[in-house]
Amino acid sequence: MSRIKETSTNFANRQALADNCSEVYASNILGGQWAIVICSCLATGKLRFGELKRLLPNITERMLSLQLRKLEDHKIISRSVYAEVPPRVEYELTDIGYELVPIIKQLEQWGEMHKQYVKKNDCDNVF
Amino acid sequence: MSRIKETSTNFANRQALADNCSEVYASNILGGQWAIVICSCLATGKLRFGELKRLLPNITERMLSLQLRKLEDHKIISRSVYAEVPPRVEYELTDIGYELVPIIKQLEQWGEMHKQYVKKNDCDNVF
DNA sequence: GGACATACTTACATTTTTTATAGTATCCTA
DNA sequence: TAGGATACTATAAAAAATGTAAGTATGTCC
Repeated sequence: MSRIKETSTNFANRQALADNCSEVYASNILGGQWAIVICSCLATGKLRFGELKRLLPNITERMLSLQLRKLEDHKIISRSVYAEVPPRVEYELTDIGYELVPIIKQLEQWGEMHKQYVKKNDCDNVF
Repeated sequence: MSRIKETSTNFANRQALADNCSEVYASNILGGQWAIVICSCLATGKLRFGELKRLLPNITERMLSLQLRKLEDHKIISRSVYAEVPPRVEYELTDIGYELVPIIKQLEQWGEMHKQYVKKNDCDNVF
């Protein structure tokens, strides 16, 4: 995470691809270990930071924080802070974020199919 | 690429997530800079190594090779070698690979929408 | 014999992502 | 005064992904 180096070839390649392939643009946004699961969790409604953390047991607070910020920057989720003590912060999918839900569902179905497929065809690699 | 370290926390996290979230499982397979574009290119039919390379101008041979191998390992594409000189190798989506095409199309549409959305809402980050 | 074409592979370097560990601020309760 | 709850942030290190540059094999053409 942190910040991508704008002089790297990697940056240039992504930029170029994302510009003329919207599917790559999308996958740049949804890529990364946790973005998709977070959206999945939020598909059923708003959640607090701590609730998300509990749903994603292995995530570090740093990662959760980074991913949430990234998704927020991309306007996929919104963040509402309530001035209470202890603080309460709620995350929720935006309109465009909700548009993602059916796609994620399809990806999930494809994943299931694929698991069956490779099981039948004797493949052992997972990643 | 190369090989993921099976003792790392990262490995454990992916494994755990992929096991009970098929959408994450899918995104592990399709993640990476080039996997989705390659599938996009192959959506219209089989292509040779060199043809793919020309379609993806900035890709290095190493990356193309790695990604193709990965997709092949996951049974998303098939590889046919013809015993000619110079050699001819053709890549083609498998059945389950073709199932991906509509999903990629939707991702593309979502990407377009998202681009409009952030343009309207004055967001400047791209990644 | 030497250059050309194709489809790679290998060793190494750099960049990007993810994890580990510890700390911050605030108010409430015991 | 200490400890808990919440939502983070800072810094460093490990791991993974990507890029650079060069090399391999084989037969055909000149």
